[in-house]
Amino acid sequence: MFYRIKEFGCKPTVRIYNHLLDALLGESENRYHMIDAVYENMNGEGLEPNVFTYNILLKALCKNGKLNAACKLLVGLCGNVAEAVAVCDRMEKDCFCPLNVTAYSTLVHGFAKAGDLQGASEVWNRMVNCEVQPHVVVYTPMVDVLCKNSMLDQAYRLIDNMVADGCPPNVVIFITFIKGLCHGGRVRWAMHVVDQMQRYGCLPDTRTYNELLDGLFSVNEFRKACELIRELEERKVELNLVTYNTFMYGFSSHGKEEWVLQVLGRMFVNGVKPDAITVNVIIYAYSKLGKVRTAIQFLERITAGKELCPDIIAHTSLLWGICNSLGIEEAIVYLNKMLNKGIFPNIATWDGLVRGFC
DNA sequence: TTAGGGTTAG
Repeated sequence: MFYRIKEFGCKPTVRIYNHLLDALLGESENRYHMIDAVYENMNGEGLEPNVFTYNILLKALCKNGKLNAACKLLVGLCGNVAEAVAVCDRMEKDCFCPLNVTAYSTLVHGFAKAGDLQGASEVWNRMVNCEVQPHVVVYTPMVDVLCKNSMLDQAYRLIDNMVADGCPPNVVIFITFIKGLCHGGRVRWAMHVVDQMQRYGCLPDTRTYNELLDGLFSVNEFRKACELIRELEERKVELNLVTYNTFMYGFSSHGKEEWVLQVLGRMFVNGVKPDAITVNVIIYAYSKLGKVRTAIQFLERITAGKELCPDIIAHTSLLWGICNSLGIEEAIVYLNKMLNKGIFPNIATWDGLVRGFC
């Protein structure tokens, strides 16, 4: 590509190199060896990496779980033992850009995702000591990691202090907190927060209610979940694909499979198209109801439409249903059909089949 | 839109 740019008499810029780095690092396959070539090319052009280059690398390190390398980059203590660290070395030599709030938020997010409160706190403290002003994007992963470590009161206090710190909370940070509360079994508190967040000027949206709905089902509060849906419909709050999937999964996982099909009907009436998760929940519900023939027909219809491609989860549920309703011989026949179509079983599929034998 | 945060399934 760079040769083509030069053919037109143009010189690649740092911005173009950054785009290339971001693209290489965004791929699932490890492309660190190519990054070296990109760097050499940059140097050959007399271009210096900038703060964007630095943060693109940090993002990739965090995304790949190379938090130690990312931290070494942060404190300027790169070694040379791993490929990531080698890249850090290069960065340390070439780029003396001070870290900005984006870099810190990337790191805090990396630690939060791993549930590492100590790592996230160290980065946070470093940021504060370096007099970098945090904003809501850095606060959000801190709330997340506090919740993951069952420090719900501290998470709430952090949000509450944001206003005094001149950084008002937004809907995203409340969604993060509500999710943390629900995962911690504190669904009543989560409901209270949904009411309370409006005092901070944040209006609960569909994503907020989806989290709450998921939480209500997780503590078997079916009635409250139904009341919530009814209330949202009355208030004309948009119910999206995730809302319906959450609702259907909530019913199917608590033995109320007939209700799943009613919700599916409402979903179609409201013009919301199903996705792979919807298909899985429906197949699971039909299988649990013993309506295996209907499940097979449903799956065939979906496959014929070519809009959706049922995955191994849907097929595993169906196999499990066939085992229970039609017997293991029929399940083996279906398994062979799957294999012929190039759909290969995983450990959960075999687990279901083995149980069918017992 | 050159870099940073949030949702559902066996």
